[in-house]
Amino acid sequence: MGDVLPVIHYIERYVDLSDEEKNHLASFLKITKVKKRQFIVQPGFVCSHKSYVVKGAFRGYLVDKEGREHTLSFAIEDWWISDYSSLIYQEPATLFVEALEDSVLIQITYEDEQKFLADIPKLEKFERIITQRSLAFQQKRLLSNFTKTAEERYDEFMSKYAAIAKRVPQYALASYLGFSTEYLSKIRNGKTSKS
Amino acid sequence: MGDVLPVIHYIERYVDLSDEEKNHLASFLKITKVKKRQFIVQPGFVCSHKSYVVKGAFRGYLVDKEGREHTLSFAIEDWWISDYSSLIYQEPATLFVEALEDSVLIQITYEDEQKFLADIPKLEKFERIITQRSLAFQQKRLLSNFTKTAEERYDEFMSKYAAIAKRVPQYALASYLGFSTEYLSKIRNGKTSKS
DNA sequence: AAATAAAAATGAACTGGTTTAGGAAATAAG
DNA sequence: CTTATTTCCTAAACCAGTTCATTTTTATTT
Repeated sequence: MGDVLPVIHYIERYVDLSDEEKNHLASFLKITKVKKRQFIVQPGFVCSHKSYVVKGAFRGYLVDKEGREHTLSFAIEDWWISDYSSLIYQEPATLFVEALEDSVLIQITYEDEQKFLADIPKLEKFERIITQRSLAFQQKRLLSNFTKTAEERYDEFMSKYAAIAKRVPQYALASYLGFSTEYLSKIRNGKTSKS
Repeated sequence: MGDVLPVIHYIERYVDLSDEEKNHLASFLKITKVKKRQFIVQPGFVCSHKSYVVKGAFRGYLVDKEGREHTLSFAIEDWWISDYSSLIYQEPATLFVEALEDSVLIQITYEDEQKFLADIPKLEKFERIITQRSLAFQQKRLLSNFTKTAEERYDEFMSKYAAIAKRVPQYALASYLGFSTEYLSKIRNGKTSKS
């Protein structure tokens, strides 16, 4: 059980668990190791797990019909990642989720999560709260895309998530912020009209 | 109690409720009538309610520092609306939520919702599920903004939400889709480069 | 350490969508 | 039914960010 403790601790930030509940929960959790450039989710396949990052970095992205990549999310230590739509509706994924470094995950399958939500109802509260926070985050991101220029979005990201920016390739960051990698290059080297 | 039944029925799509639970729940719900152009949420004030639309139409939007409006959501009959961030964190709102028509709402306060979530734990499941769906929806919208042109987003919206498009002013629709009202005018009248 | 592949930089030409400024239609109000 | 207000349309100039094509730098593999 020792190796799945990070997830138990994560959940305990939101709800209290008895020792019995913790053990029950731990029995559903599995450690997985993945190598850099390995995919844990791929378009066409139903996303079967939710993954907590113990060590490493990931990126979830879509490839559009013109072949362009658009990054929906990053995850480093202590974050969760999956193709959320595919997971909750149990339908084929549209995203790739790829390891950007050799990584270690703690995973739980969709079916097991449904089981323990039924067995331990207070975990519903945990799920509700973290989903609400993700939603609030996504709304801010959407508004930021509407209201801010490319450069402002870049500055905002750097000030909030410098730790992530350092670890991900530049083309991945550009595609997260919603502009081309060439333009990110210009921003970084001050070749844009103003400033 | 009759007048708050729509919300009870809405919740029953997701979880079963005993008569006692329904009555308990109903005691927290209040009917509110608002006139066209009236605000139910305003920046600077904490959003105290979650609102279910019985009749009418609403729009939630942000005004940026240049004075431009950006619509985050619409709501017509059988939808919910609020400033979600403000509600869950109980911090000052950043959005306006405005009635686009004379409308009727069923509202519940943040405190009362916390109470009944504690009293009736299975409502946590209801909250969890609808929040998950909102999140999946928002992710699709974000990706749609990244991957599609203004015209494609317009066509997509029209085919999915023609009912809403008919009821909201054009500037509100443009600001939801993320482009200027002049450009929407061009799209509608086929004055854009292709097509 | 050499060879190869992947990522980042650069610059010129271009384009999807904005801005500005106006006029025409439609809604709402007296 | 008349006036005021809000909403919608048009058109030309403009710009933030893209595209394309090539080079340099940095990782990865042998």
